[in-house]
Amino acid sequence: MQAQILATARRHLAEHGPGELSLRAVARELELVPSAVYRYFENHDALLTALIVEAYDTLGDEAEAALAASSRKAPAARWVAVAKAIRSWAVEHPHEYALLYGTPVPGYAAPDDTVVPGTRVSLALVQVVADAHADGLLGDAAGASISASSRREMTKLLDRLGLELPVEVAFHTIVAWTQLFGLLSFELFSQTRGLVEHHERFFADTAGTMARQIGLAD
Amino acid sequence: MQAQILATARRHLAEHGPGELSLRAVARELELVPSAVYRYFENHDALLTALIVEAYDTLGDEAEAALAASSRKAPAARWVAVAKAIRSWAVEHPHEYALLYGTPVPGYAAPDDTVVPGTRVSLALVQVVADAHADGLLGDAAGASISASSRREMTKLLDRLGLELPVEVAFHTIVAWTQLFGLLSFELFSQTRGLVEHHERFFADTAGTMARQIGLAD
DNA sequence: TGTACATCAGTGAACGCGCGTTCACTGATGTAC
DNA sequence: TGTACATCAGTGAACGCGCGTTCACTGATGTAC
Repeated sequence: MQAQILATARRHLAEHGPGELSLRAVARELELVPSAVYRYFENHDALLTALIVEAYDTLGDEAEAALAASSRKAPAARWVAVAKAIRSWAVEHPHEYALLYGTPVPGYAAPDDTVVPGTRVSLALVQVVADAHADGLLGDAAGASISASSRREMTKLLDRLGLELPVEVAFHTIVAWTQLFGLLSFELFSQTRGLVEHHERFFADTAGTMARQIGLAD
Repeated sequence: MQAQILATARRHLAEHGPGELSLRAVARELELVPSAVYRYFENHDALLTALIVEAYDTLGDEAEAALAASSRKAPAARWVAVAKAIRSWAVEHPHEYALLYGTPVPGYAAPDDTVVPGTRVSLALVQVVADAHADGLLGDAAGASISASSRREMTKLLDRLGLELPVEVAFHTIVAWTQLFGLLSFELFSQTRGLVEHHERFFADTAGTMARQIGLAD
């Protein structure tokens, strides 16, 4: 039943949007009385949190699957493959994407439970770089003027992840990561209307370009 | 009075968030009866549109001011200057930023009136590149593998803007543009928590790096 | 095998709330003769 | 200079709506003796 509520909520989210998700509407669709939902979810926020975690997880699954499936490809191609998997999921689940990466739902503060699932997708991208490094397939990253402050942050981050990558690589990886989601958000939120038509192609092109700048071999 | 409503709505937006903007709440704050607002705005959407246009315009003003103020600087520094102006505005007006670049407000379709003001900020960035080109301060853009499809789109876009820039430059400019707003959204929507602390520095570093990739001279 | 009891999924009614929008209206201000 | 009239900003009441959450409850199912 909890699963059924979640599924309905997910469908509801897909049709309307986050912040529009109504506990009552979900109950209605299941032919339940609104209060019945409270047996399964403490309140509205808990339902939202469950949806967020679920969305992060399915996105994480897709990214990790692409990572695994491309293990024999060249690093640059892997990066693009994972990026494409992320985009596919986003395009198929635009409202869930918005829930994760769009404007935070007003009045809702994401609890800590969402942090770990949220990092999976990023870690899949990082893994491409780490694998390339381990396989000796990581060339020089493109030039960058990185301030001492950012250098320190990159170093700390690499330490935390237990990776031994050049700071420049870490920097370009984050740049590529923000570019990837930036373009995706622009596409999904219609900021590129009139600019880009063939988003899939364009997205792949930019992902490939960013891979090159990280230093990933073709 | 119309200006007063707008100002109150803007403040309301700043305190709460888009999609939370209530016509009644605005009226209440002005000690007006809700229906009085209808003398000045046809309905809720019209108020929202006015706010969006206003936000685009103030952001556009900031970007253009930075563009003008940096006219004697090197192209790369100008790019960073305009980028910083965009970020400053966004950090100072996070909810207005969200209104423009976040999840579209459900049920609201931005009318055509918002398109032109919306392009001003992007055109300011493009102008940096165009000026550099005119002044012979545009070097080679970084390498990129651009599909025929994207090439065509870039060519069409350059035509439309009346610019004669290499396709690679146009491509990298869009990449830089998406990276810039991607990082900004990540910062404002707290996706970089734990990753980046000194956002201003990091932002400037990435903007500088992207400028270099476009081919803007230091 | 049969009865008493506990568990627990779901009910039904109500709470108080805020929302956008409509409509006929009041009453002050300004204009025309 | 004074009166009649038009304009128009803002009122007040009401419409129908959906929302999250609470609480005491019913009634079927399963368990223990």
